[in-house]
Amino acid sequence: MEKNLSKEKRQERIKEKISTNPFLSDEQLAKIFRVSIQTIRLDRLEMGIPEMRKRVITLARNASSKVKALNKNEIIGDLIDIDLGKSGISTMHTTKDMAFGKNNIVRSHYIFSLADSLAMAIIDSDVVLTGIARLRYKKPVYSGQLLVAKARIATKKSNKYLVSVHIKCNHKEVFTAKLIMVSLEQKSNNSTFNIDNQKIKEF
Amino acid sequence: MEKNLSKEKRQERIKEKISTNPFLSDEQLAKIFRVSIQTIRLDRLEMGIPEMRKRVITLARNASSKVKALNKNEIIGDLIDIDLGKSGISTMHTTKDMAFGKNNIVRSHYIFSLADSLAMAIIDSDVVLTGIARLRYKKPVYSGQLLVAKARIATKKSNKYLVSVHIKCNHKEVFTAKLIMVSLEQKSNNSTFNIDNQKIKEF
DNA sequence: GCAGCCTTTATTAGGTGCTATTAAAATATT
DNA sequence: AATATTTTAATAGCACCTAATAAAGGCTGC
Repeated sequence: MEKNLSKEKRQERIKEKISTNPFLSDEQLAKIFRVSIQTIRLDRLEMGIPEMRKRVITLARNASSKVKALNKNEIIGDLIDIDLGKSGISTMHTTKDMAFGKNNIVRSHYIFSLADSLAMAIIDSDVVLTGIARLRYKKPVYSGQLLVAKARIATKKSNKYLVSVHIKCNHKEVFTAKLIMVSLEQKSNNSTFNIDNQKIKEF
Repeated sequence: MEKNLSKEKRQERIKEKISTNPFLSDEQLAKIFRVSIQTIRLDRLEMGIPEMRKRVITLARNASSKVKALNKNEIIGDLIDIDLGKSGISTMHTTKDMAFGKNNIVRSHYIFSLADSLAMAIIDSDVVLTGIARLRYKKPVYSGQLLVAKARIATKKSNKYLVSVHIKCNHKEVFTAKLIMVSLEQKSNNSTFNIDNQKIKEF
């Protein structure tokens, strides 16, 4: 595949190869670069790259902890302040993997998630679902920026809450939403669950 | 740790142990269950559980492909049919990790994502952003169910599209939305980007 | 030319975590 | 007691490595 590279260049390419495919064994790398296994091992040693099996283990560990974190976090973003039943503030650091590759604009559903789960969090009830939502994306958010979401319960009627959420980025409003959240306490039963086609007032 | 279990119970427990911690080697398992390594290996053989190193490799592979898929897939769900500039259909298999642990109800933002990215997909433009959205969650969706989303461009005014999306589950409508999508073609420039506070008609 | 250097390759011993096979104990069942 | 099941042991071999030692090859400067 690749051959007659200087030591320096080879080590560079090995680094690249391994980062794109961490499952490559020394033997495979040796074939790719047309050098002996020992050379590859010397290179790894010099660069401090661990053996394939250890690389795979760290990969798997990181990955499984990531998945767990995603599942554990019933709330998206970090709850900063909460006044249960009234209002709350949460933040989210936007990252590259939340955005479109080509323009780094954060995908809308991440912003919605932040608003939606904050709205859920401030309601003092075990089971809360989103009923109706009106979202307004005002400005594009670029990955890397910090979002600050503020939510407030505007009105409450029986088991329905109208929550308004404002999300800011650098002190500029980038998103607002009004959400009707429905709390499903012990009283309500699932078979007859049905959200009224009620209109949102004052929107 | 655990001892004097019947073969059947031990195998059950081994399965559990491995699923919670796939990094356990046969030696470690042997110590935990106070049996010989050979017994553990026989158990794995009978249950068809691969060796630790192979488990770790599949873990790492799945994990890295998951991350890549999430990043690569600009669209959430599977596009089934598309009539660019007019309409489209996509589906999504809901899984446990999309739902709340306690009641298996799929979180609202996954449903929104399906609708939003389908709306984005049917618009014949490179850069499309969500402007305003009205969402109506009609029935809770439980993990494991298949969602079918249909979207249609209702009206188009210059670079703004009104898209209606209907999501069904078992032929019952569980979600509807109207989205105003904004296409940012070469003409528009980012520094002056600003979505009008325009109202959605016929909602 | 060749001594001194870096680079590359080879060799050997050892380690981990396994598979696969054969066989012998230990325990349970009839 | 005879038979069957379960458990353990022992052995050979494999993939993929570390660690250490040594030798071969190439380049540089004197």
